[in-house]
Order: sequence, then C-alpha cells, then structure tokens
Amino acid sequence: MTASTSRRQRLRQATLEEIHAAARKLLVEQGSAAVTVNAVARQVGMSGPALYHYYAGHDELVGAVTADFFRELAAAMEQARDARDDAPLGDRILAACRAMRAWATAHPAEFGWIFASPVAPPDRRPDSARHQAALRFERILLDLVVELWRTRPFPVPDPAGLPASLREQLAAYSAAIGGRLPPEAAHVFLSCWIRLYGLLCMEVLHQLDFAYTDMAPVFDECLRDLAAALDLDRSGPPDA
Amino acid sequence: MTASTSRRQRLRQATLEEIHAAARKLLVEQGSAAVTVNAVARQVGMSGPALYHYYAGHDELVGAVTADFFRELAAAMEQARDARDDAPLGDRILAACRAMRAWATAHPAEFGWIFASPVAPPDRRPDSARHQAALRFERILLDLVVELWRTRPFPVPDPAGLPASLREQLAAYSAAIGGRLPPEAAHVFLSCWIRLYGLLCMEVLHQLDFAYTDMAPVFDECLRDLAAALDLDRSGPPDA
DNA sequence: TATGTTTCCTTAATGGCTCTAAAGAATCTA
DNA sequence: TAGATTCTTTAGAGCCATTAAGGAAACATA
Repeated sequence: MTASTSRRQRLRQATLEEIHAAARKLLVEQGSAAVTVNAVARQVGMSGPALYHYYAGHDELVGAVTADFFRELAAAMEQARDARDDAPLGDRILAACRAMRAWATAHPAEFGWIFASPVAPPDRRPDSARHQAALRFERILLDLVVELWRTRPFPVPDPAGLPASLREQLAAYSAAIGGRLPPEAAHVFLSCWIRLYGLLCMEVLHQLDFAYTDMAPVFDECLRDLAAALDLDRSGPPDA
Repeated sequence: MTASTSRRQRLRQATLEEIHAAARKLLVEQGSAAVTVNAVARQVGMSGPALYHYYAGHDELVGAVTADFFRELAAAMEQARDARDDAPLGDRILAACRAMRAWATAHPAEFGWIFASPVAPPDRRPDSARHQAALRFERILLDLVVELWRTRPFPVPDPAGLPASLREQLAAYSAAIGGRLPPEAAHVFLSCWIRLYGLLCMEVLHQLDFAYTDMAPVFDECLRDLAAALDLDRSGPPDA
C-alpha cells in the first residue's frame, strides 16, 4: 500500500513542482499578468481545468508560488547566516542582510511578487502556506537580533521618551514575540527592519530610478546605519 | 465657432471626469482588479467599446487615473506647504510631509495604486501625463530642500568618505536637477526621501501589520529623524 | 434651411480569461 | 477481475480587452 500510494504522491509532487516552475517561468519572462491558470496549464502540457485538481483556483496557485519564493529567500538568508557560524554575530547579521538583497536583485520579479503580488490580494489566513513562509522569513533577522540582545545588548532609547501610543504597540509586539525583546529593543529592531526592507521595496518597485542606477552603495550605507544602531562594531569576535 | 466647439469640449471634459470618478469608485470599493474597461463604462452608463473614444485602451485609462492621483497628492502637499508661508521653512517642510501621509492614509487604495499599480506596468514615457504628474510630486520636497539649502545649509557628509560609485551617481543626479544641490546635499535629500517614502510604501502595502496597528507615531519619529538630518530645529523663525 | 462632416455611441464578433459540470480514461484497491 | 479513486478532457457560462462596422446626433457650411 505505502509503495503504490506514495508512487502516486510522488507523481503528484512532481506535477506540483512542474506547475510551480511553469508559473515562475511565466512570471519572470512575461510578467505577473502572464501567470494565468490557462497559461500555466498550457506550459505543463495539460488543458486549463486540469489544474484545478492541484489548486482550487488562481489565487491559491499564486499563494503557493509566493510561499515558494518566501522559502527560497529565507533559505538564502539562512545559508548566509550559517555559512560561518564561528564568525562574530554581527558579521552573520550583515551576511543575512546582504543575502536578502542579493536574492532580491537576482530575482526581482519574484521579490516584487512577494510584497506586491499584482494579481491577487495576499492570503492573510494565518494557517496558509504563504503566511507560514512569510513568518519564517521575518523571523530570521528577529532571531538574530534576539541572540544579539542576549549576548551583547545594544543601546536602546529611554521608553519614557516614546509616545504612549508607540509604547503600547511595542509592548504588544514584545509580548507577541514571547518577550524575547523588551519593547525598547523591539523598537530598535523594527526601525532597522523598516529601513532595510523599505529600501529593497523601493528599489524593486523602481521608485528610485530617478536618482540611482546602482543601489549597491546605497544599500551598503543602510547596512552601516544598521550596524551602528545595533552597535555591531563595538569589538571583535563574539567571545572576545 | 468657439462657443459651439467649446460646448462639445465641455461635454467631453465632463464625461472624462465621470470616467475617472467611476474608475476611482471601482478601485476604492472593489479593489484594483475591478477597474476594467467594461466595468468603468457600465458605471458611467455606456457600453464597453464606447470608452475607446476617450482612451486608447485599458492601460491609458489607468495611466490617466494615476496621473489624477499624483496631482491630487501633490496639491495636498502644496497646500500644506503654502498654508502659512510666513512660517519657518522647516515647519513648511514638515507640514508637506505630514500632508503626504495624511493623503496616503485617507486614500490607501489610490496611494497603493500610485507606486504599485497592480493592473498595468507604469507608463515610463517621459511625456506621459502620468510621468509629468509624478515629477511634480517628486519635486515638491526637492524644491523645499533646495530652498533650505540656499537659506540655511544643513550639514552634509564629507564626499571623500563616500564610495566612488555613489559619488558618481550623486554627481549625475546633482546635474540632473540643475546643480541646485551639490552631490553631498543631494545625498542627504535622497536619504530623507527614501526613509519617508519607503515608510509610507510599507505602511500602505501592509508590510508592517505584524508589529503595528497605528503607524502615526512611527511616522512622527521618522519626521524627527528627518528634521535632525536637515537641521530644522536649529533655531526659530526663518528670518530670526 | 439643406448637406456633408465630425463626434459619439451602439451592436457584433474574436479570442482570451476563470471556473463549473459532466464524462472518459488511467490507476490503484481489494 | 470488479469497484473506487484519481486524473484529465471537452463543453459551456460569463467575464474581460479590443476591433470593426454602422447608426444617430451635433456641428459647420453653403
């Protein structure tokens, strides 16, 4: 039973991968509007409605492919983070950030699809594969900053100086991440995240073409600001 | 001749405005995918192909509506800038920035449409109405910063400390804006623009919902950073 | 006022899309 | 070998963008 059943499942799995590859090929080569159920089915050699045996519809297909992109991006960042796990934590943080931009610039269509999928509103159900993959992606830097906070706390603002409304939101977020960062430290982390991710959003959406042809040095400067905010340059190796 | 001709033209103009209003209504109420040629035509009471007497196709309609949004956003910022033209320049800069976010949050669908119009790749021909309107929008803060630079120069980084590649791009941009800002000052301006616009992009694209329910205090803090970068708090009124 | 032109709008039609329904073929289970 | 499951196909409804052809109204002019 297991043998034959899993043979079917293997076949199904292979078809699913073919479908994803076809959708991605259409996205990269012809833009997001070309990723239609019919076109994807044609690409893998079946007729339109057959694809509904794999996905309930266009939106679900888009969500599955988006989850793939999140996973691939997360894997690239994790690999950079773990490439030299004897390196100082600060170096590993910066490596993960660089891997993020490297993936985004190597796969602009896919990265743009992630945060502004132009064909369907994102699936926000917290149990969707898309959401799970997005969480894994978002947690990579968070976990690194948590580790940094534990081993070598970075400077934080005085909570008393923050507006009450912001303090409350930071407290809620701090609780949502299990209290692994106090609100003030969460504030520093979120500020870094906004600058990093925001810059990549604008780059990929071509909002800065009017001024820059090569965003690499701009990103480098953003990383320097981030290193300063997290006090990464304070000293040498992590255990020194 | 003039009377009758302009009556026709007035009629046409009124129809154009009806079309734009219908497209916007569909966008706001049902999302960007609902802005179709047929649906818009239905909304204004004509049948699909009739709309082709006003626009060459779907993309041109989208471009015209997007230009409207840019103009409305720019007008809101200009009004805030000019509301009290006896106020210190720094206050007027901050007022324009606040007006930008106020418009974005009051019209999230329209603002999202501006930089990630999910139905058509933006028209980048430099003579398109969309492009002209985008330029007007982008120039508002630039002009303010130029004026600030002339009357009360803000601190700039040492160009020697910047990477060569960045220096070259900044020099090109400085030339593109008629040399009204030297490269180092242009760098400060662009950094501010990136942080401001990037934050709004992320807010409207719901990329920060995982942490914030109300971005107002986050934006306020961004404005404080901007004021610090431009040295707006140095002193009182402009002529003091 | 009569005539011709321009403008606006209609219907018809093509070919694409999403998605449902019904039915045939292949595969697995027993 | 018989029945159930799975995969796939064709047919079709209803949407979309767009083109083509023709009719009605408004306008300009003789």
